[in-house]
Amino acid sequence: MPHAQKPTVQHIRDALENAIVDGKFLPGERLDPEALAMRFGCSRTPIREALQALEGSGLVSVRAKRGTFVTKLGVPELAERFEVMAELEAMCARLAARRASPPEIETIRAAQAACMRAVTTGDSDAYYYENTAFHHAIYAASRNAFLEAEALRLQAMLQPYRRRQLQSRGRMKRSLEEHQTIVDLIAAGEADAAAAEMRNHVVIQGDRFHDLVASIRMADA
Amino acid sequence: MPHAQKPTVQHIRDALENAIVDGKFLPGERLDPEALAMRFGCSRTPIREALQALEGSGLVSVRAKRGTFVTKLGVPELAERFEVMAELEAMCARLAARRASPPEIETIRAAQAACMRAVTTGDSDAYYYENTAFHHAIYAASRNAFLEAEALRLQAMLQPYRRRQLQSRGRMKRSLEEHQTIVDLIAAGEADAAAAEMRNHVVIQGDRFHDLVASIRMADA
DNA sequence: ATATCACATGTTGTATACATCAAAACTTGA
DNA sequence: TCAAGTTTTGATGTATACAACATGTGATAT
Repeated sequence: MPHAQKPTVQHIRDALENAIVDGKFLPGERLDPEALAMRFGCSRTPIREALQALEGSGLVSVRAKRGTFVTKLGVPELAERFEVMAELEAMCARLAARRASPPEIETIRAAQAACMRAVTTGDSDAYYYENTAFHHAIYAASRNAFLEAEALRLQAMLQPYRRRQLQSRGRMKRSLEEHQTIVDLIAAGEADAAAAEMRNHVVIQGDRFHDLVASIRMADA
Repeated sequence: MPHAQKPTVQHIRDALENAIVDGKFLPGERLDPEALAMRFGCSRTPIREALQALEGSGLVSVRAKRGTFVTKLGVPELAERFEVMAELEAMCARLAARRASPPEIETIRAAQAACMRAVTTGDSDAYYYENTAFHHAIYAASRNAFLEAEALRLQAMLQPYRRRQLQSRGRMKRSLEEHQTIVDLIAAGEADAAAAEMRNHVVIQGDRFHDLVASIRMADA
């Protein structure tokens, strides 16, 4: 990931986004433009532009004359974003139920099968990866490219906080069952039910909310 | 609007956004960085950064080595965005019905009253302005700042296409009635009904869709 | 001892010069 | 006359130098 042959702004942006989403930079951490310029073998200018693009998608916050930092969301900000995310994903599921082509449904089922394998082997990293693939497949099946892009953007924004959340075996198994219900409803064309199920799957409430708050308090220390 | 005392990037961004949304630059039109630098009394650098920020919010498209242009959306892209917009606004209405404080409801009612005055005087420009104020008031009443920001962003993106759409007296009156229904449902706390009504108010379908397509075809000429 | 002010420092924001590349214009050959 | 290759042109993308400003540090006065 350090530096490719021609590190264009787009490449830098993607590399930094992946690094942040994958947790290689932690929320609140400062991103030093000069160090990054060194790493990517270019000047500060493309780095600066990449960072500003990331600010636009909400992943970093540029504080004037003070530095750019990985966005660190507090509990209220996170709650707001999860609320919107639940609605966007519900919309994806609703549209997918109405519009998904057989190959798209097959892709979703394949992702679900991969999740299942990860659960049986107990590989939580693999589950994490396949889980996002599952959701992305549903975004795509909505056949609304703009909606898909918005969902991807918001998902990237929330990913750093979801990462360590709920590595408990119980949650993985529960999540898998919810996935199955969602797939079946989409395949059956039950748009409203699929949307409702997805909303419940994504929204953070009850114990999961308190788990999230606890993990944030821990990260702050 | 030309140039203020200290044209910081944020100011330039806002000025350009307003100019685009207000139709002073038409979709597809090229934005010349040097000319803008002259107008704002600065170098190309801040202009460039402002344009990139606008690209992030979808208002302009930067085509590498070819220039930056006001985003010109085709019919399919517009349909996708209106579909998402309808859902976001429906969500705003739902949350507003559940959470709006009395002063917030009063603000919405005031905006609606202003719309009504515009209809009686037949001032379609004023109606246009007050109509956006009405919608913005509902975004704010959702008490979800992130949702509000997303709705504002998408609304700015669609504004250039809504502008000349439906200046017919019939549509204005119909729109006003729908507004009234929405306000009443929000005030009554009827969350689901308010959401459904708002979705229908925003979504483009039937004759309105064909009107939109026609206006785009006309603008292309 | 403490609070305030001035200054030093390091960072980002802006200007400008240069490199790079896409499209158009021109030349040359058939 | 037309087509293909080449050159030219004009724009954007990048590098670097400089300016502006927020923060931290130290001195001084109370």
